Amino acid sequence: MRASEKAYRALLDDIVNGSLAPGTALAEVEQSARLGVSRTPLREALSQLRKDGLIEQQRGRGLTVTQISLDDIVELYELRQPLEQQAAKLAAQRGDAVVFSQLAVEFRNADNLINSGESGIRSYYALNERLDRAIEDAIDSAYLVAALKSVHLHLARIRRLSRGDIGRLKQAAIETLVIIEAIVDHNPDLAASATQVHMQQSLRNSLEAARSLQVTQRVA
Amino acid sequence: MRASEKAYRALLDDIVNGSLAPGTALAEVEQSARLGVSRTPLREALSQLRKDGLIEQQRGRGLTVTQISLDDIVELYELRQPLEQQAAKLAAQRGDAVVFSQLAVEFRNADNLINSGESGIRSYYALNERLDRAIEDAIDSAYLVAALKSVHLHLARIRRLSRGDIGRLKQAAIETLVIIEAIVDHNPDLAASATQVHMQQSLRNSLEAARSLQVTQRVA
DNA sequence: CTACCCCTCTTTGTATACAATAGGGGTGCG
DNA sequence: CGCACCCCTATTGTATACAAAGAGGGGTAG
Repeated sequence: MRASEKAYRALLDDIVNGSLAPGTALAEVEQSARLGVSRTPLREALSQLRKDGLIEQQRGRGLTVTQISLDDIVELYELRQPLEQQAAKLAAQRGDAVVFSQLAVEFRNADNLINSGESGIRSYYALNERLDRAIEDAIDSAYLVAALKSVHLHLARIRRLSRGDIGRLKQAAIETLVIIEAIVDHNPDLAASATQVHMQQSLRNSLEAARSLQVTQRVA
Repeated sequence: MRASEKAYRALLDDIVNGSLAPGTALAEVEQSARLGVSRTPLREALSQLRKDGLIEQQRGRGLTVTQISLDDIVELYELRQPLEQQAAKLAAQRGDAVVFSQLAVEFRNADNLINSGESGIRSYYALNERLDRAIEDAIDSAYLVAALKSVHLHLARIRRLSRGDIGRLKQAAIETLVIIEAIVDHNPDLAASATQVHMQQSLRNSLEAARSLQVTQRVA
């Protein structure tokens, strides 16, 4: 693997999973030493991350990991909502019913998964990722897929905040199942509406989780 | 200005205005010589452009300027449509009526502008850009704005195809005016519907323009 | 005592040299 | 005669050396 790609993936991972906390300054020499690559590929990785909106030039302090404020979450959903809605709509028009039927079966079993501890929850997250993949596959629209991926990147950071909210996970699974069934039925309008519902609930939940975290610490 | 930024802007401009035609291979040494920067900042520029989707790694030929097929245009609008709709909706909710009233006045005069030759058409394009800026300003949502900017970048390339279609420009001005008036009236639903109409018409027109060009040459 | 300026040191930005890899062409063998 | 393999070359990827810009600290002057 190219050193620049290695550095990019490593930094991306560190930022998304939080080991590089928001506000952390990223000095080039320090990071290139840590990741075992020279400054040239590291700088390429940093420039990519800046385009992704995960780091930003902070006046005076060089590059820092971007903060996530409550406003940011709202703004992210102002983009996410129309994108997911469009994606669901197109998936309902073009998706393979067999593929989504299978996913529906798995989502009907989500409760059991969520109840079976840490590993089950990981499986549930993996299932969600497979759904996202299936939707991206179905819509077959490069620009939309790229935009969605970018949103999901930022979303992954936010999700850390509400980790472990079992009740919300179960509710989300039910909401998602409605969307999937609409896709199976090739019903774009229903898919869009169900997505809107899901987005509304997710946003509300994310905000609550972030707010309660903010009491004890910086929002993240 | 930093050399990397200079290179980025120069290449961006060359790609958007077509002097670097789709399919053109971009060798690093060649381009760095042409732009008067060393390979290091040039590579940074190239990596940005790749993230923008304007160039891509072509198996065997290195980096090349991306093609724009008819399918690409359709796919771009599958992203553009929901984004512009959301933007119009939010602008209608949050926009400053005074700002958009002024823009409405100018758009009511668009016909005259479009009729007054090349310079008038340039003014009309500039007016459209001011509208985009006003909308971005009004929605005040970083993620959505970033996504919109990316779409507009690709759109600028496509617009070259339909350059000079006076009739379409006039029709587009009328459609746009409806959107602006909805924003002034703080009517999000109407703004969204008017945007959908505008998108539909724009897509149809772009496809026609691209198709007719395709008869004589590669689509672009 | 405070405020401003200059110097230095750190950090980023750029150039160049070096390494590795992938393609094309030529030659040799089947 | 055709195919395949190997070598050479062109081009990309990486490291390092060098330049410039900026921030922090210390000193001096008001």
